[in-house]
Amino acid sequence: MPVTRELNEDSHVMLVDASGYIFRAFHALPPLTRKSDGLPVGAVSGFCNMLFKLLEDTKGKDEATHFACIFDASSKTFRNDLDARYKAQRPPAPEDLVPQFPLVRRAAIAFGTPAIELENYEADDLIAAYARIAEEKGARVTIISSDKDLMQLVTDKVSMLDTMKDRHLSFDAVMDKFGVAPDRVTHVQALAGDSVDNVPGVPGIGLKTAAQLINAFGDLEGLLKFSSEHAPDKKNKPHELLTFKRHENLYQYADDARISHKLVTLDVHTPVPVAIEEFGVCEPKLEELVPFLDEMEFRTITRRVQEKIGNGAAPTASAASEGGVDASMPVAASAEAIDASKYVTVIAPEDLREWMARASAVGVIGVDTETDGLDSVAANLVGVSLALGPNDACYIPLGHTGDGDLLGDGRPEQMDMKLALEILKPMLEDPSILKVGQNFKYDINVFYRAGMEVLGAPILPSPVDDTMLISATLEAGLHGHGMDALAELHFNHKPIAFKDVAGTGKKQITFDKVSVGEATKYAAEDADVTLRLWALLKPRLSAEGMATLYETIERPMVPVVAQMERAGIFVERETLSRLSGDFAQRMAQYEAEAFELAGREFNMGSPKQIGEILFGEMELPGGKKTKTGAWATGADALEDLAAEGYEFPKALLGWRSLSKLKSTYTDALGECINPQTGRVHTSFNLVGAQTGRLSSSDPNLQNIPIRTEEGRKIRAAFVAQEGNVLIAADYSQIELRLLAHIGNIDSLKDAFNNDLDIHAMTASEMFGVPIEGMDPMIRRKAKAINFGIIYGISAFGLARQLGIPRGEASEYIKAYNAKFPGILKYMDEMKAFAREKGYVETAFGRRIWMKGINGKGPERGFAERQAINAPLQGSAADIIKRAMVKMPAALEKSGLQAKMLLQVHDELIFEAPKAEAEKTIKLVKKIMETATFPVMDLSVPLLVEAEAAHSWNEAH
DNA sequence: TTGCTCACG
DNA sequence: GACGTACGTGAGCAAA
Repeated sequence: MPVTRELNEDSHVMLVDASGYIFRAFHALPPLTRKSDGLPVGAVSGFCNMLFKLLEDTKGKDEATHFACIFDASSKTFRNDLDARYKAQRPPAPEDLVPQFPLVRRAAIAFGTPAIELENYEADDLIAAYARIAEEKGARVTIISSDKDLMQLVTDKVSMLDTMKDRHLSFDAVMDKFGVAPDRVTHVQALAGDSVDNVPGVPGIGLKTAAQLINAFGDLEGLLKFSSEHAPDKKNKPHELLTFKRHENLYQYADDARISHKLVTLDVHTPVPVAIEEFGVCEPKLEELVPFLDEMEFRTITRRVQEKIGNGAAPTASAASEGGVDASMPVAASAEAIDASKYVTVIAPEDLREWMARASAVGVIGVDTETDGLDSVAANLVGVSLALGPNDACYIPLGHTGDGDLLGDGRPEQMDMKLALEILKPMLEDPSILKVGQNFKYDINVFYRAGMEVLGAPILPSPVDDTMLISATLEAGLHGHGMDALAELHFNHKPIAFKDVAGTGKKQITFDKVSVGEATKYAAEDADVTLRLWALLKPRLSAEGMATLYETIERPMVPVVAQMERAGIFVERETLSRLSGDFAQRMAQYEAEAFELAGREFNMGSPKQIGEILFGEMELPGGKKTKTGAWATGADALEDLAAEGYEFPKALLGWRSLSKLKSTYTDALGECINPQTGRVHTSFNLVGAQTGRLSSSDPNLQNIPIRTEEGRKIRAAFVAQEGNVLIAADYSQIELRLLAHIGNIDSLKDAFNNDLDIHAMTASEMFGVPIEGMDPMIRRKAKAINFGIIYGISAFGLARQLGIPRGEASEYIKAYNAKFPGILKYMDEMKAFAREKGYVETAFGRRIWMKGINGKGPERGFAERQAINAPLQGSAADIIKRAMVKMPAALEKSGLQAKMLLQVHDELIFEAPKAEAEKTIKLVKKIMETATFPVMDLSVPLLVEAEAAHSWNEAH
């Protein structure tokens, strides 16, 4: 603990700009994570080293008598009230830095130095106030910082020290940098402005000019006064430094300059929360310092601290063991076995508050919710589990309705939901506590709704990390990313299965009926495993070069897609049931016809029975078997037979298409309408496809019919609500465009750059026919080939697709490769890349791992085609994801109400007020077409076609 | 649970 | 010369 010590001429006060230091250290020092769990601690380590050095190295000469670390208390200060622009564009702190803020405060205290902060003021203001107080008492002051904003405080008594460059900054250094004495620095800054902090300044005036002007006019007011008393004049400059443009700007932006001056001037009259006399330096206490350093696993510092200060103090466990091993070792999973007996059930509010306090100290927490269903928009919160370290996990039952220690009303003992959420909400929304979940999108929506229902306001967890997403970013294609798969893979541990606590089949119960004891073991384990996975996987992102993809594309998708799921889309129930009736009637007709032709009744939906009738009883020609030996009765087989003139397969085909539409869409979709919102809320799986595409389920809204007349009627049931329109915006030919770009194929690039019909162009090149008046059949062939290319073409596949002999298909491919040699090169390159690395890459660095690329036989062929297709499909996925991530902010900035509802791989669906339709289309097109910027410039344009209409059918 | 079939990009 | 064969999904049904 610091001691009380009066100040006099012999005192030396050291004030550490701790907040400034943290940011600088974070970026300047190599990233460092705690070995046991991967907690990022680089800035904390740097801070500890600096403190230790300052306190030790100055001993004897220039020793500090008073010492304090000064922090920013909050991001909002009185300056924000002066000017809304101030620091407004500042990005949020990096995720890896966020958990370190509270740790650095603890570090300061552990070293026995006061950690000072004041709400509504920046650290700089407190430093200014303390420096002034010290100076008045005749003491010397050293400010530990390199921040130019503090240079205004420099006097003959006050200097600055940049510990990272080990450089003292005195009067002369300030003169060098600003060209004026320290007491005029703010005047120069007021004119020059500061783009980093969004201090406006005066346009056209930089540091150099500002210094000249201030030196010439003495101070800012003198300059502004002169400028306002003389009108800007092109011919007769009132002063040699006042060029016309400069003068005009000074004239026009005088107010900005004055506000800027207030913004950059530190408030030396800031009320100080602790008297400076309380900053008296004392020797750090080992019993406080070492446990902290130990907890951080800073072995080198711990050892040095003990050598310098300790002298005989008992070494601690970790410091005593392998000396010299530091926390910069590769992060390994905690060796501690998963032990469900360590988990606790939290019932008392004060216990939960204790967990919140610990979460704040640790900075990272594993979070998982339990609900009574699988639909995150409809499910009710049943409990929350938290984890702060290996086996250090708890479960908070909130909505259990049966079993357990029964209360009088039949419910088990548990915390009041409202009270619990009131305690949890600040932690979940605390920007300095990182929430780690597995598929956290689900939990976000559960918390959102629970907040709305119970507290009357949503709970919006932030910041969040998602272990499922991290795993998919690292190892797409190698394995699944569900918690059970990951736990087994990385920890060789099978978590308690849901069916073990809830049962299965008809006897399955919802989670609210599970006993609290069982629930604790199951739920706390999930949070525990999640946090362990995070500790293991998160550091690998940067180690393996995948951090950018994760941070800029994958992670930001979580809140965006969560919002889309909450929004849902309106579907007309009446339209669906009318179609159901219509389809049922016509199916009955087909059925009767089929029975008649078969001469008996059978199950129209049974491929087995159909096979028997077709090829057994009717003895139709050309029957083929599937790989399991059953008769193939798929659409292509039936179509072949129908083409030969047989009526029976025609009836089957007619029945099948209607049956599909009815069972999968018109019947099922109505059941999916949420009674509360009246809309259908799909679930988007962020790791659904290995290529980076999303998938959609419960219900799948990415496969709503469009290709047939009948199918489109279903699409017509997806409509905008009163006063709104649906907007469908889709990328035109995005994968072919990417092929042109990635494969660097000139003729394709030219075609896209000149906005040609790409399939007609292909046909023209291949078959030597003019584009004008082309036979549609020829164009169709070329189209099939173009698609075939994207899929890793084979003569067999193309032959089947086009219904032509294999020899002919083979000729086409030959002709294609002769005309577009670049494509063959691209395909060979992708195969070679995949063979060498085991994966292929998309335009934005996503990796898709290939199994079997170095194997033999069909497996290898499969992997090769995948290697050709995945970079194209995956790059398209990257691009639309980038557009989606940018979209909400872009809409808001334009003041548009539109909500993004659905994504269908190359298409985005929005709902917007009718009056804003045109503006929205314009913006959406722009964001989608420029989605690769500023990271990448494609050599072909991206074209987006967008339309607004009442229904999805009309809009597409 | 598996395989077949078929809806989408 | 034979092997399979266009890439990526999800859902409903039958059959085991």
